[in-house]
Amino acid sequence: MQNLLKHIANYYTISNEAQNALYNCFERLELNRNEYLLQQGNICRHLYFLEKGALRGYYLLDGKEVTHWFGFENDFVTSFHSFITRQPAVENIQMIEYSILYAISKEKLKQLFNQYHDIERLVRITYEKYYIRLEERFVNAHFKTAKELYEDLFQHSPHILERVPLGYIASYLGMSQETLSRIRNKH
Amino acid sequence: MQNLLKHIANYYTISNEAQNALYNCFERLELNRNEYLLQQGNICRHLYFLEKGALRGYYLLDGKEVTHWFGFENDFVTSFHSFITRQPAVENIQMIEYSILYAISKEKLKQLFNQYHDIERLVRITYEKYYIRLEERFVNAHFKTAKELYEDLFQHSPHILERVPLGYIASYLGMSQETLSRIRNKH
DNA sequence: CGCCGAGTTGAACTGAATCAAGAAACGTGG
DNA sequence: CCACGTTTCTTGATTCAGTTCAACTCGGCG
Repeated sequence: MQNLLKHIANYYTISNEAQNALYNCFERLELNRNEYLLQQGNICRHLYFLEKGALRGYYLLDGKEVTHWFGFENDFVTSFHSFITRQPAVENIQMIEYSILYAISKEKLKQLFNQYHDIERLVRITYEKYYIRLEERFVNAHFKTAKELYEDLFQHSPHILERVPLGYIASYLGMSQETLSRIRNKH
Repeated sequence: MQNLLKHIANYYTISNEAQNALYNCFERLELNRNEYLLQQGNICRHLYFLEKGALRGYYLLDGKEVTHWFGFENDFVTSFHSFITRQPAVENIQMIEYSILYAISKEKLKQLFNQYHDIERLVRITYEKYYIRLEERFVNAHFKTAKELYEDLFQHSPHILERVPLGYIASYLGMSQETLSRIRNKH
């Protein structure tokens, strides 16, 4: 939990009271490899902070699992669409490794927004960071070749390649597992 | 300008003082077809509200223009990455039609955030909407065929097809103009 | 009129998907 | 510590959606 406070202190300073309030509203939970944080059809009512471990978001397309994002240490994760709209999620969130998470419900978060302008600002700034990330990924996915995407990942996030099965990475990059395997074993 | 206030009232109600403050901080501007709101290399220091007209964001890739988003009536537009990070923009924002816009500088917006928790919340909620939009586009672009992408656009945003040159739409959908032309004229 | 930009059509090419087998690696129970 | 089944990864052959290049049509406008 100290990690959460330390992490956010990296980009925005909130008051001590706000920190305490945050501290008291998050609940710790642990999940093992392959367990689910969320299964499709359910409404995602929490925002999570991933302190340790790794997980993925995936959905089913023509019976196949399509992994479209990963979460690692110090990531905030949720099924964003479901969390915001309160609609049933179309995706599943599953642990890739044993993980330690901290959860806050949407209701509690709302209360915090009302009590602490600070915290709403923090979230606003966090959204900006995540939006930029997604935008970058979008542009890359659109206009780079399979090989370039792999090499970018290799450069910027080599840890992903070590911790995550190849098939998950392939669909994250938008290519088949066979293609990724070929690219990896010498161009 | 009434449009801006009316538009935001659709999804969040802010106080009268906050409305007035907004009203006083936005500046009207008009631009003709093909004029630029932003050219690459410059820092985008404003957030814009598009009251009337149409525009596009594009960047140059191997000497070719790649249109990656459009703005229409009631859209907030900016070069998001540049606006947030204060780095020079890699993209250009150009009018597709004569347009009426309202602009607010980043500094003024910050002041408003400090004065009115309301307005920061409004922006937080707006971010949520835009994030969901982008996420949807991302998933679609990744996993739909050219034909499906065209048909989705035809269903959900037929106005785009009427107001925007085919070449812009093609690169927005991530395909060549020839492919889009073929799809449109019945496979 | 003739030019110009926008859109269309055709033919050849290509990056990546799919289908199909195998080879490694992994984990669990005996 | 080995044997066995399962999961993960690799490799090969074939197919296909979409790109590229190039030529052509059409409508508007000076």
